[in-house]
Amino acid sequence: MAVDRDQVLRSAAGLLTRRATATMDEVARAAGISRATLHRHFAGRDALVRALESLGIAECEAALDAARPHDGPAAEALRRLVREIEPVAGLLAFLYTENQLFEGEQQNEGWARLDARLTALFRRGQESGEFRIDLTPAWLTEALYGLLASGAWAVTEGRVARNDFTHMIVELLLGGALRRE
Amino acid sequence: MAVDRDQVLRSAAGLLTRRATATMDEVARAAGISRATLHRHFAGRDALVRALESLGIAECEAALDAARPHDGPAAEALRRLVREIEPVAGLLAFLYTENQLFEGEQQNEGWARLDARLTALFRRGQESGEFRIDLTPAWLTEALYGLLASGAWAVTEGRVARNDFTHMIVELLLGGALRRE
DNA sequence: TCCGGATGAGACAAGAGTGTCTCATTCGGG
DNA sequence: CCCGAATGAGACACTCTTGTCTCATCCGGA
Repeated sequence: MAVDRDQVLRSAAGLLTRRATATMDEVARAAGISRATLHRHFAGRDALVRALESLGIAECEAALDAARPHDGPAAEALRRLVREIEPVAGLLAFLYTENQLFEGEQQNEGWARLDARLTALFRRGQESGEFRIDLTPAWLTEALYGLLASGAWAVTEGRVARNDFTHMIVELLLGGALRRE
Repeated sequence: MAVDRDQVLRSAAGLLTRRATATMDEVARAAGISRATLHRHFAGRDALVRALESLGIAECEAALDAARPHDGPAAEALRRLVREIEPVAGLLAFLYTENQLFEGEQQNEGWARLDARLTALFRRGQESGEFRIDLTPAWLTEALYGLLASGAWAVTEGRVARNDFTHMIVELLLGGALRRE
């Protein structure tokens, strides 16, 4: 009857995405297991969050792979990326705020890898002349994270339709609010 | 020797902006007072956060007033707004994530007021033909919050220069990443 | 059927924060 | 100088959560 660790992890991701302060007990109940069993899979809350971090990073990297960031116009690659990353946005939002707590402690090097790949995508767009150069790749990366988190929350709170998620984020990030002539 | 409550509040804002999980004891020390005195001013942590919420809302509204959101082009008004709101961005970022915790409980109606005013600004921009209409005012408002929070964190972590804060946010929000022809 | 691993339920201690209280001290105004 | 209000320091109980442990039960495979 061995509990599927990955399934527990995804259940935890779903709950913590909605309520970042959920208890280990609540996480366990959400997964349909007991707190004892949860502890048998994850040494503690910290380990659970770390596992979620690894999961989130892995899924983001998978999304990045699927988006083929080196193919075609950078804008199209970004569009594909956001579409691919949408299912992870909630988890990403959770980790994004949770990361504020990991002050200085050992950061998962996956974030650096992810940052580097995203930054590279934006830089490619700049070098190809698609993107403007007065917004640094680092800021565009940061802004992407922020917009993904905002978008995820806006969707869960009903302020934005789930179907519009990708469009809203990509259009704002690429084109901004100003109307084109 | 009556402690200046407002000064304590601002000190707490500064600390909690950096470390959202700071204890009441740390908040007190940061303000240069004892925990007992802190408790004499704010009934508890919850009351403190509520007070910070009110402070943040008040400062945002003051920034909104100072930005004269009804004057001139909406884009210029938005530019003025971000410039005015910059000093509050850190506090706003703290409250933005803290708000995730106030699930369903009584929300400070100030947020609704603020949302309404921001939404109105974006709507005005749409109606004047400045802003595109496929991005809803609600989403633009949400995105503004998100970018302000991202910007504040990016600055505190040194990924973006403080002087670029306003430019990065406004330019991205208005013009997007795509290079204009 | 029997056995062993996995699970659930619950008890338990420990730690962190919090809220409250007391008491001595200090500061400032009258 | 004196008094009262404000403060600081610390003790204390309480709550919440966590991490650990035990024991009974359950389930599937041999």
